[in-house]
Amino acid sequence: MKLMNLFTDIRILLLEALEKMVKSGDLCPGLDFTNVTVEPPRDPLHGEMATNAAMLLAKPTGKKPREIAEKLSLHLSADARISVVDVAGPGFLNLRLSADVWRGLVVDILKKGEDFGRSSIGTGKSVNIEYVSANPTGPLHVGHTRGAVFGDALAGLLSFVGYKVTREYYINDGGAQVDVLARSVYLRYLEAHGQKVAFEEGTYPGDYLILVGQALKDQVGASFIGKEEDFWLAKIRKFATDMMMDHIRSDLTLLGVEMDAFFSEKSLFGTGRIEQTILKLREQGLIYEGILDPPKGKKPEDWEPRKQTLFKSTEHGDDVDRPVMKSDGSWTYFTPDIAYHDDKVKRGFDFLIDILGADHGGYVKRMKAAVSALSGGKVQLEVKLMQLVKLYKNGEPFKMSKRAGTFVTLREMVEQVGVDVTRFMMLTRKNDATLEFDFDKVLEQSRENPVYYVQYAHARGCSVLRRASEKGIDVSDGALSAADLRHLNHGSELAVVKKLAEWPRLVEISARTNEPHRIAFYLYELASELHALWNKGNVVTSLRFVQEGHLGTSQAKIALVRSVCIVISAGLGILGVRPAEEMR
RNA sequence: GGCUCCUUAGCUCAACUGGAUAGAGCAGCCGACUUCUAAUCGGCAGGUUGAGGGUUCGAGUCCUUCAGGGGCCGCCA
Repeated sequence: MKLMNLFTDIRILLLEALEKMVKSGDLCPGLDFTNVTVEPPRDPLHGEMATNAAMLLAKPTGKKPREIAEKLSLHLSADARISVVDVAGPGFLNLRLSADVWRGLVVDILKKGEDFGRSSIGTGKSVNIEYVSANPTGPLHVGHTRGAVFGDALAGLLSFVGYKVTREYYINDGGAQVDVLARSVYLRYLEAHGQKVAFEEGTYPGDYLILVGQALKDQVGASFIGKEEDFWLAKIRKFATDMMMDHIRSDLTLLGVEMDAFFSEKSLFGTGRIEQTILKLREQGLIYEGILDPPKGKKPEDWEPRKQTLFKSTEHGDDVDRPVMKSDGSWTYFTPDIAYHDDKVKRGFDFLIDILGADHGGYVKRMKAAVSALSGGKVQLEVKLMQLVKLYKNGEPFKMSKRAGTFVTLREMVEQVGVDVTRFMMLTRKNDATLEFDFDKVLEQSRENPVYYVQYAHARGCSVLRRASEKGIDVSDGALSAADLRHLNHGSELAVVKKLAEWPRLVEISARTNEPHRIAFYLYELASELHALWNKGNVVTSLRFVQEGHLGTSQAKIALVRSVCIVISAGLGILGVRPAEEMR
């Protein structure tokens, strides 16, 4: 028996039972079973698994739900894995499994190790996840950090379920903002030569450019002083973006993020690739010269009808058509990005994911339209928008401003609170909700801090293994999986097993919805189960994991603890957080 | 004005894409360390899921109207 995801196993059993009922005439043929679910009931008193089958099939068959449920229960209870079936409420079928099935799960975990819970929903498919993609004009700050952690965790998650994942960073080095960067660096360069400079509107005043100005001075000496912009702009642009990207790369390394690819916007220019992409769209009749309507409700004073080159994105689900070329003949920001996504499509990915800041919300439909047009509807683009991170220090909101140079960088954050805390905390909210990050609370090593809570559960588990080993008990996974697990018979112990059983299911749900935060929440719950059992052992000595003089019992209980450690470790691994062996 | 996301306990948030009596943590109150690490646990209290309407056997979840908030809105990226 393939014991991997108990819930899908039982669902298969259920579907077989339903087919039998169709054969015997209890159900009419041609029914749609896709929405039949097998899931853990919210209230454990109801049972261990519940199915909605009877209620779902009542209408199409014209039968009463309870009638279907009764018949169905006869088929189900014939299976050795099912110990109790009862019909409840409006027609729920509540199942209890034999304790041996649950115990078998522990053996399964010990045998598979951290591969337990892997799924094949992504096998044979490739996905490109584009994240961070911060402009190379400054260091990464907390907002980027959230996107970086989210993207990386999602990459870990999708790769855990079988996808071939490419982690990619799009460098916006082709637009006007890198010119601004270059001019700002020029000012810092003059400053490094002892000149007094003023940072006007349209330049970056941040301190982080002082070093760049210095470095430039070291490289070119005084040769740029007094020269026209034409002379130095392109050179400084390259110099500065290279240096910024080096900085960004090392910030990402600090956070434990390793990209598979960096794609430069600038590399698209002068190669004809943008033109080719536009031509491709033009051949589909999606490029035309036209005049857009003014946006309604927006002050129309400075609005004048203007003829421009437009992409007919409305053909692919957008609200209005979008300009691809400026009046000076250069491309809009959107256009190289279309070409970039065309490149991704050409590279053959089955599925594209972009992780963007919430301020790019208005950009989603047009990009989806572009990908739809470029791939003939074959490649799906999923855009995940990251909401803001609200920082708190000493209980007070901490305002960040890039202009004023008062922003908390990724580096500062990681150096202050550590990689594990940073990464885990960034995943304690779903992506489209704002996240509060309190520097003080996060540094408290208490229950306020879910990272330590989960790591502590793992450390406690390791502690048990160490202790048992000291007492001469073989705690290798091989030995533990051979233990007689019938010693696990207390409800509190089985509660832990049942939580472990949810893992494969949860992984699939998280992957399907692209929501890695679910992993973090699950790990918290699993840790909670272990902590609860642990504390019960303080009172009920028979629940302690190491039972003096009872090798078999000890091994069975330790097998359970070890299973929890394996799943926590696997889960934290997906999120890029280290499990702790010990915490003191 | 349009598009989009959000609104759940005093606070911060979950809720397994439509399931049964909406759950955690913090804050508050009561309790558990001669015990495998108390960075832990148990208990009490806390709710008209922003408001109304609709679909459904069944709605925090889907549709719709409204209120409040964030973001975006023709050559900024």
